[in-house]
Amino acid sequence: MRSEASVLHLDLDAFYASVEQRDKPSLRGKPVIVGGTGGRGVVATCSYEARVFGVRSAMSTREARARCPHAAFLGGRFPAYGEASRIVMGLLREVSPLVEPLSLDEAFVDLAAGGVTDFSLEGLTAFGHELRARVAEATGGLTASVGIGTSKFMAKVASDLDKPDGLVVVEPGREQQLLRPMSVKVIPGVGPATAERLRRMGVSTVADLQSRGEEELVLELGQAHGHGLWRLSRALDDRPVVAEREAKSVSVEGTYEEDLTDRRVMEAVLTRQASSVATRLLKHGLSGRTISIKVRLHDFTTLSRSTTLPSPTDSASTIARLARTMLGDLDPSGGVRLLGVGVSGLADWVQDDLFGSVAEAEPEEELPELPELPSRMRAQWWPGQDVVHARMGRGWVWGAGSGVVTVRFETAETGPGPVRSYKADDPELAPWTRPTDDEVS
DNA sequence: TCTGGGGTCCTAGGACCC
DNA sequence: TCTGGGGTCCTAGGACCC
Repeated sequence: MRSEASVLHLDLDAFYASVEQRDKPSLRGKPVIVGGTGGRGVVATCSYEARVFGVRSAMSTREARARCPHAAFLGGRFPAYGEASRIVMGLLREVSPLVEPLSLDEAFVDLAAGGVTDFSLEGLTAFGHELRARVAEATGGLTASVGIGTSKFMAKVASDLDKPDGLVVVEPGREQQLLRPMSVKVIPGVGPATAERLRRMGVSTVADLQSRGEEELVLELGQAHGHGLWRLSRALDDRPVVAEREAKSVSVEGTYEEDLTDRRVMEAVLTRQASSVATRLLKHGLSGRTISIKVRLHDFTTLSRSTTLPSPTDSASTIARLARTMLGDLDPSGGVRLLGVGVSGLADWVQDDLFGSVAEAEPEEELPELPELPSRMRAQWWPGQDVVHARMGRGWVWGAGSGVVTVRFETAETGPGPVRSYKADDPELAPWTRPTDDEVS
């Protein structure tokens, strides 16, 4: 908690639905519901006109149709949302370099790290109004709710107080007074399960929570959660605004209109999902050691299985093979409504100056010289993939890209090593050969 | 015919090592 | 021959967030 209200939270109102209304005037003033439109879809966002009928985010589309049959039901145009989001995040970065996006429509901004110097109530209020006006102008009329406070927690609570199209500044020292009468559900991390446990303890407001000792909360809710709630109930929040957070996992999942019962179909689904995960890993220059599958049965019980490899992969075929093998451990014969594939334990490997995770763990390790490598290795172009796998001795080299081949050298002895990029027509790559059939498995 | 998709973080238990 | 902790890694599941 800071002595000045220098953390800002901005939240675009009913974001997806507002973009639709902006782009299609006939939808303005009408209930608009964006989300899954199939039999098992849920509402992602709905316009305020739809909320009047009791439609809410995460409600099943079936129920939303029952409550508001005359609404426009839309599947969503994510490129348009992404573009609007980029514009807004760009505006925020003009305010301060420390911008932490939470999703397409939400971000924290550290005002103290930027150009703002007047943290008086009047100064911040004027600043907030101006920022909202800039957002509306730059996005063709999208409105945002803004909260400003002494911490992330307070800024977020504040932005929720006057939605939509609102601005609330919580002055330093007024946090307790504001929070005490509120439901414990305002605290991030208190969802339905925690709220119910707290209710059984006789805790429903923040003031109730403040009356409980830290030990009691830790005993009831676990170390991290209990300690965290004890602090947040007192508005104690030191979490910094963090601009660049690295991805920790990449996953793809899908819920099917009808339960899958044929194992061969499930394997085909996993294979396709593995490809899609691999494509995204490649696009972002990532690879990961842990491959997971997620299986949701007809009765909604959710199972997961994972396997950790000795070194990271971005290979669609490797991910797919492991995913199918893990499915073999499970009994999905009663029907499966959801299947998913994910990769975690990610390591960067595209930037020239980066080393792999194993090398990072043991920085002293001597790594082989790269320039002489190409003449000594053989490359494998995996069928249908813009990916190169090359083998050298007992080691492996990965590469990928369009027009550029990026290679990471690794041997069993040294682990992941340095990375180098070549143009696809670089003569250094000439010695590489296409794989023979027995090398592609 | 209730209940998406993409994530993050935490916990608990077991293996394994010192 | 029996009894330790501590630390790390891995797996499975669950809560939560937008």
